[in-house]
This record gives sequence, C-alpha cells and structure tokens, in this order.
Amino acid sequence: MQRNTQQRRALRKAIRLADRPLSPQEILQAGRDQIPGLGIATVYRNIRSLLDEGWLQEVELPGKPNRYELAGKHHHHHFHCKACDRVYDIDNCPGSFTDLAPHGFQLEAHDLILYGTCRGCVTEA
Amino acid sequence: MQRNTQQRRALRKAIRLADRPLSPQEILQAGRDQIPGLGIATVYRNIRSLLDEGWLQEVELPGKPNRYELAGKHHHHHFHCKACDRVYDIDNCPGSFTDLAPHGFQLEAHDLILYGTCRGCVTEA
DNA sequence: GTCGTTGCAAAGCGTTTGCAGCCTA
DNA sequence: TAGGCTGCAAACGCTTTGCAACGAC
Repeated sequence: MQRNTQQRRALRKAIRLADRPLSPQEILQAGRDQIPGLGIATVYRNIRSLLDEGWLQEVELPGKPNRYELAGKHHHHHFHCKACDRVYDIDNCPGSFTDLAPHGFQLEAHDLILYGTCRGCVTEA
Repeated sequence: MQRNTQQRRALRKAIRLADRPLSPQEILQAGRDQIPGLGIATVYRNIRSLLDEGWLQEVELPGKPNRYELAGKHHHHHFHCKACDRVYDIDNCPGSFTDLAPHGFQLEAHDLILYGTCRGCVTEA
C-alpha cells in the first residue's frame, strides 16, 4: 500500500517540470526547493519505486550517474554537454541499425549518445 | 621517465592477449597469473598511464564497468550481447549525426551501442 | 643512489541499507 | 493506530590517493 507523501509529491513535480533528464543530485536540489530537509536516501528510494511503477524512465550514460525522465516518451536519444554536464533529449532517431550488426547477430535495441557543447555553454564561451 | 616494471609488462601482456575488452577486475586476475601479489591500485594506475600513453583505449558501456582494449583501432562501435555479456566490435559507423543535435548545439563526438544476442548465443537458444 | 613504482590502507564518490521516529491512510 | 515512509548515518562497491618501502635504471 503506497502512500502519497509530500516528499513523493515534490519529487514527482520536480521531474514533471524538468525539460530534461535529471540526475539524483539534481532531483534532490529541485526537491529541496519545496522540502528543505529532504534526504538523498529518500530521493533514491523514490526513484526506485517510480521506476518499478513505470512512471519514471532511466537514462544510462557511460561513466556518469544515471539520469531519470518521465516514462512513456517516444523513442529518442540524448545529447550530453561536456561543459555543464547536463543531458538533453534529441527528438529524432536516425533509424534502424540492423545492417550494422555482424552476420548472424540478433539486434534488439540500440543506444545513441551525442557529446558536445549545448547552446548555453557555446554562447558563454 | 617511465620504468618498464614487471607489473606493467604483465598487464600489457594480459591486455594484448585478450580477444575482447577487459574490465579492471579481469585485468587484475589475468595479471595475477604472472604476479600473484599484484594490487588493484597498480592496475588502475597502469590503466591510466597506458591510456595517457595512447596504448590503451577505453570502452564505455552504460551501466557497466568500463572496459579497455588496445588502442589504434579504426573508429568503431560495439555490440553488447545481453546473454553472454561479451562485447564485439562493429566495423562500420553509419556516419555523422550533426543534423540530429538541437539548433545551436555543438556536436563533438558520438557513441553508438547495439544490444542483442550474438551468433553464438542465438544458435545455443 | 634516485626517484618512479608498488602494495597496502584509507579516503572519495555515488548508491544502498539499518534504524528509530514520523506521518499518511 | 498500523506500518509505510523519512532523515540520518553507516555500509557498500568501485576507483583514487597518501605513504613508506621497493626496485629499475
């Protein structure tokens, strides 16, 4: 029996209002705007339960803490800014990569990550 | 001035003989076959120096420990078999993804990972 | 002999877990 | 009131770093 605590409400709101995938630390900071005493453990516990619930989606980046965004989005990929470490959604996907897989290999999924500098950091430089 | 220690020689040999990218722990185990007292810190320190040296290349997999393989290969990507957890090289790259980046974003690099089942695991099933 | 390198142990860092008290239903 | 949930702090697993001893040159 799951309870609708103010912490969970605050975290849901923070993620819903974000325009990009957030890291646990970013979620913590956003949550603390509403609940100053919010603990990091609560963030992690809620991330897990929201994932199990299917409300949240994991964005895995090599060598970086995971990011999380609302589930149910259209198939898309991500842009990782090396300067500010933020992650942005990329709307379209170049398509299928079935012909890339070696002969006899069964392709089930793919992941594409772009690296560079986001607009904000480009103009700052 | 870099020294050619038996540890470094053993690690180089282990990586050179491997037919796939190795994790630090795998490198440690392989190295201990030759030098039983080998420490994990030495493995990490040598991984770093071999990377700086350009002899070693990092293979980053989301949600997995990094792996390392001999550098100098042509630009390529990887196929990760979900069944046996092995990683395979993919020879060709679909090309540039510059048009995918949002307007104003500066694209510098990309990473493409294919997931599925390798030939060996397909025939086994 | 120098000083780069090593092994050990401790420290970081992000994440998870144990626990006593809190608060939602 | 019951028991899921919270904050704190300690525990984790992996990687990095401090340090005294070692060994390549």
